[in-house]
Amino acid sequence: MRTGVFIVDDHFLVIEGIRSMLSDEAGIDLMGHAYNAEACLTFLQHHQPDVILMDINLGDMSGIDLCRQVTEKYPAVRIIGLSSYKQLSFITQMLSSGALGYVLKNATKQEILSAIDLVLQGRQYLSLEASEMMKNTQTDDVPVLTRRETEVLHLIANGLTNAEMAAQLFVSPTTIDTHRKHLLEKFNARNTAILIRRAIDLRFI
Amino acid sequence: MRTGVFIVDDHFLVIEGIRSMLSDEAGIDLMGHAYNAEACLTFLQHHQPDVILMDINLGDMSGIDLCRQVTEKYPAVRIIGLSSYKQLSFITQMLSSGALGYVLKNATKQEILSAIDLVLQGRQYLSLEASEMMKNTQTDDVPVLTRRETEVLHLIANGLTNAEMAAQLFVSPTTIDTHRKHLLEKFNARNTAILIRRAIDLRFI
DNA sequence: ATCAAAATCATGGAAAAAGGGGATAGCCGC
DNA sequence: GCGGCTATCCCCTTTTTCCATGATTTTGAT
Repeated sequence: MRTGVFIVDDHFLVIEGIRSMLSDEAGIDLMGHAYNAEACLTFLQHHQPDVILMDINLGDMSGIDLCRQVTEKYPAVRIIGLSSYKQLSFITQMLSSGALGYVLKNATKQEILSAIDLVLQGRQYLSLEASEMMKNTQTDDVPVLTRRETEVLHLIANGLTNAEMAAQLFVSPTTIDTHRKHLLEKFNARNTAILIRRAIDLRFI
Repeated sequence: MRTGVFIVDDHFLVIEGIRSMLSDEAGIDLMGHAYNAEACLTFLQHHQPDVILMDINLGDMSGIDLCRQVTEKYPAVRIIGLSSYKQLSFITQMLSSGALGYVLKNATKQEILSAIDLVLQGRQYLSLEASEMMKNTQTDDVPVLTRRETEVLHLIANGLTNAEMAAQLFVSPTTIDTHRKHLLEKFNARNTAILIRRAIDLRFI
């Protein structure tokens, strides 16, 4: 029984790289690939891969959202997150969205095969750097934002004032003020400058 | 005469992707690859590729620095920047460091072949998204800061208020205010949020 | 030595953000 | 059905930033 593998990545080169790496593997059946979340969901309506290698940065939807949707609809599918970033927030978000593995794009062929092997057994696989990250960083220094807070954060980063954001989101300026206060608290920032800096550091922006 | 191509990228998958894409091209001779800047420079001591496909985000050195060094020592080599990011600052810095081309990692095989073809003729190749960026953002040139302005910029990014900066630099708060005003002008920013963002984008921070 | 740029300081006012309180309604999980 | 989280809204005060306009001294390069 060969393992059905599906790839989701918006980078043609990465798809090509994985294909060439796995195409001559006896136990692997490359079922296909998708360049975006939508194509992935369409594929899953008629096919059932065992493992999905999924990029975190997709064009139309974040890999994190896609991951959540897929694991809800198709719990049997094992997902391995694929990313260039060893940012803790990405790793934790991907895992909490149902991914079983996380490998970086500088992974070797052997590492990817190991990851596929492990998640097939229902076990977790984290790349060395990823698990280092999990150990060395206490989870509470990457804030968890709500949908609205993320939205406001991006508007702040785009230079909008509270009044402008309020107009754009059709809410009261005092509401924006509250979201902003919460952002400062969550990022442990005393002003906008350091808020933006930390947010960029942690790849929220 | 086949075109000698060398690849520099710290992602194994991308190397593998390019190799598999170009390996069966008649006109292309894949001379090898490097995972970091140092290995690239070592290779160039004994070999002379026609084209280097170079990632911007390397482990040991930024692709921008590597690009500058290579074009200085080996002006005959044509460099094509390779990146996941279509950020203007990356594109302009890569081009001003001597790269002739810039393609994104979601490029198709045909696009990469075209890019190689064009830079071989000494002509520039920019991916569609990259040239869109260049068109749409003409005002966004890199500002020139004075010593003091750079200093103040970093203090702002560290979350200090004007009063605190004044105390630290032993000057009047109004002086800081002036520096800050100049920073906003030079970065074409209307507030601190976007100032910090642009400053990080342009690698001042 | 001269000219330009940089760094310094100021006044006064407008706008925005930060900090401290609260309050209400909806939703979800246990 | 209760507690917790989210999102919404309001008050008030203080701090900080932004804007306009002007000036003096220091420094650097030709």
